[in-house]
Amino acid sequence: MALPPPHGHEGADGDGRKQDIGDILHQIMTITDQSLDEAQAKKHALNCHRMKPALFSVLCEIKEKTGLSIRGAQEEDPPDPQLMRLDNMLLAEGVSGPEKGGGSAAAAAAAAASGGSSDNSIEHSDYRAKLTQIRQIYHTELEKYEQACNEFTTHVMNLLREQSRTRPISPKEIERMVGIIHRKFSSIQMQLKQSTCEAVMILRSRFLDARRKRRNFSKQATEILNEYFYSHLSNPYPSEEAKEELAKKCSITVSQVSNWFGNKRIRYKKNIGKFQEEANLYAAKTAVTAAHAVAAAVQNNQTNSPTTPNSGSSGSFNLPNSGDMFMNMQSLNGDSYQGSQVGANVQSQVDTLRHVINQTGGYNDGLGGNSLYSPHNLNANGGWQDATTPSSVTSPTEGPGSVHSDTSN
DNA sequence: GTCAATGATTCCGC
DNA sequence: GCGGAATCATTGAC
Repeated sequence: MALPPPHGHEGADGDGRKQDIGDILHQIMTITDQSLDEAQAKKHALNCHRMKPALFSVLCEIKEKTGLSIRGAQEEDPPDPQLMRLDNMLLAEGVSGPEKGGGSAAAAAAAAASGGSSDNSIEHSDYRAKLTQIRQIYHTELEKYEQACNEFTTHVMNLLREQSRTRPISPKEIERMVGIIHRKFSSIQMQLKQSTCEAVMILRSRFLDARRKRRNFSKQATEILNEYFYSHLSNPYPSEEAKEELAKKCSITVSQVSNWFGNKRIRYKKNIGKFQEEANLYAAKTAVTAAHAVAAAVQNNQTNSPTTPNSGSSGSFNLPNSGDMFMNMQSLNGDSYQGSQVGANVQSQVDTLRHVINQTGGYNDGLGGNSLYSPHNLNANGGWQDATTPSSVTSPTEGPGSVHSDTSN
């Protein structure tokens, strides 16, 4: 072992120094074999030994050299790409970083993807609540880890400082040890981040799956859609505006309306007989509504001016018995529909309505197969009648004579 | 658990 | 892009 000349002892006798170092080393080697009291006394004696600083320095240097060769490659690790990904994800999801509404952005994005229906608000708040929970857990755990890391580091540093009095531990080594501890704790942190990311992913997938789940429309929504369908049976293709209005009324999206009509058309066509009862039901309902509306219109007509055309709601399907309703009712009466006569005598229409209502009498009064809606709306080839057929004439509420093109596809 | 109903998705033709 | 048709997947009644 090539020992450099100890500081402050240059020029001292070489044999004497060797003897001193030999003594110290011997004492260090035998110190563990002695009793605690003896060891303490020896430790004290060693600390006070005049050669101690020199030997300590040398041993530190040797240790440093051997340590560097082993650990050198491990120092200054580049930032872990996986950790960076996790950090970025947590930041994007609003888990880490500043509080930004508990992932409201993610929820909003999901809402947009789902068509922007407001009925998702419950799910959104649920999602936000769960994300906030994850965020809280993450931060609590992170704090715990940091606190534990600091406590452990302090403890180890104190321990090393204490030990540095008796064994060669340089400040650099203490620093390195602190680095090791931090790395260990950051690997634990990475696990925490990974788990948090997984939790967020599961939450997201569940949220998205929930949106994909089929939910039956409300009874009211189905009623509205059915009313429209059966009152436009000759051409059940709602225009974009009508779809939007239906969507609004039913609290569903336009695409859901489209889906519903697509399914309905197919299923109706496939099994008209099965839907006959339903058709009659809605026919009766709409007929009653129409009767009320027309009666009101007549009253209005009489009180105002006998020549004033009845102008009801404009283009709205609020009163569903438009178009087909009249066509069917009139065909039931044996009357042929004349578009030019629409604006004729309102009272006669009321009479017709009353007649039909009486005739159907709740659509189950022994008329047997009689139906307000008959399959004749379908073409021989299975297609629906052209939208330009008289069936698309507007409802009485739109005012006699006005022509309403339901949906011309 | 079964089954019909029903909303959603996918494929295809126009 | 829209609609028809087939199909999937879920719901709700039994």
